[in-house]
Amino acid sequence: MGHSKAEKAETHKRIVTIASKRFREAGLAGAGISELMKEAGLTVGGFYKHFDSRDDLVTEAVGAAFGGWKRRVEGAASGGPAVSYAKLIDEYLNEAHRDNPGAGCGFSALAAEIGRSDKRTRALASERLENDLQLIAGLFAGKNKRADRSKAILTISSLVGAMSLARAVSDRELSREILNTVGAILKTLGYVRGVAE
Amino acid sequence: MGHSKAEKAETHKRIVTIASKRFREAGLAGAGISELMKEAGLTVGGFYKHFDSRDDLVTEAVGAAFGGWKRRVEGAASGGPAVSYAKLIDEYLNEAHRDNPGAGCGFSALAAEIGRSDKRTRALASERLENDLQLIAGLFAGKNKRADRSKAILTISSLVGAMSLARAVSDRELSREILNTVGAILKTLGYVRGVAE
DNA sequence: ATTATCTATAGATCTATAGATAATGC
DNA sequence: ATTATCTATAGATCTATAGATAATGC
Repeated sequence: MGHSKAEKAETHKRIVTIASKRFREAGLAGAGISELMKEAGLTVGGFYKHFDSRDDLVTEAVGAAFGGWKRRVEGAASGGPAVSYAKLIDEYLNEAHRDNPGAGCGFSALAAEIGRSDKRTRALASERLENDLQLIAGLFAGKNKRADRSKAILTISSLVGAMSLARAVSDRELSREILNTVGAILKTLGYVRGVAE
Repeated sequence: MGHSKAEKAETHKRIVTIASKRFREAGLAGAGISELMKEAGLTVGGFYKHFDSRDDLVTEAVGAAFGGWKRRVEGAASGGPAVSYAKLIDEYLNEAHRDNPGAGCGFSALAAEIGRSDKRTRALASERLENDLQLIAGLFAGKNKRADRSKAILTISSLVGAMSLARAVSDRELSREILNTVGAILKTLGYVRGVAE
């Protein structure tokens, strides 16, 4: 059977990772406990040794859903300015990301549902968003810190909105147009005077 | 009991209106048939004389969820340019809208879930979004039609993203900051040269 | 001895249907 | 005669718990 302390921690993490992926794909209500446990190679009965309730898993899984993009934003922040910003936009606004929400940004897949979740989950979203904002603001490295923060807020808002809409529409051409147009405009933000200044 | 043809049509519309509100508040999976029928003053058994399946109601309700903002965008479009654009932004990005998703924009409340819905529902979203884009592009009334359309795409994307994020975070100050900042930047879009041109 | 996992199941809820009832409309 | 609505319920599914089993770890 195998259930040492180390193995339990690994199992716990595996359940969270799978839930995080499935929730982004199917929504926070779209995957049941038995489905998730099955995908983790387990059965439903073991679930409650890992989590007090399903909501506890949701909170942890939402946190994990922010993980991938957290790493990418931090990666962009540790490179040079402007170029890293443009690269970040390109890495976000593309069809591969659109068609693979399970590995994508937690905000574009789950923002509305997080808004309906409990305080803990929304606090996680607050913390993650604030962190991303500061990292992205740093990418502009302009003289006007307030303008940089404003641009970061517009950036994340339009990235999340564009991705949500690109996924919502059935028209493939319109979907591509949204991704490309928002990407192109955002990239000018670092250079155009007068915006948010 | 009362069930003339006219009354049936009214009942049908009442169910859709209620579902449209409840779905925006609780998500497409967040309200069951019996709850919705009860709120309409009916019982669960009558549901299937109005809809072939729950999915049929979802499609109609999503269509109705676009109705309120459709009217508002059309209203702005029939007024003058620029001023109407700024007014539209203000009517969208405020705390009253944030705190009342049931009466608000269908995209900010449901975009991610529409992305997981059937083709019919996503076709509705396509049609509605394309229509909104054309109306908003018309508000700019610039010489460059392509730039106007680009600005319209950025506008809707950032409106939807900002509202979704403002609802997701628990930090009230951050939530307000998102609404105000995106609103302020968008309003400059009509005047700043170089953006999307 | 403790506990991570299993099988089995209780209890709640949800969609959809069956059959009865009471109104409309030819 | 038709049908919009009602009550009742079948069948599926979902969260959570109970009790058995087999491994870890003192």
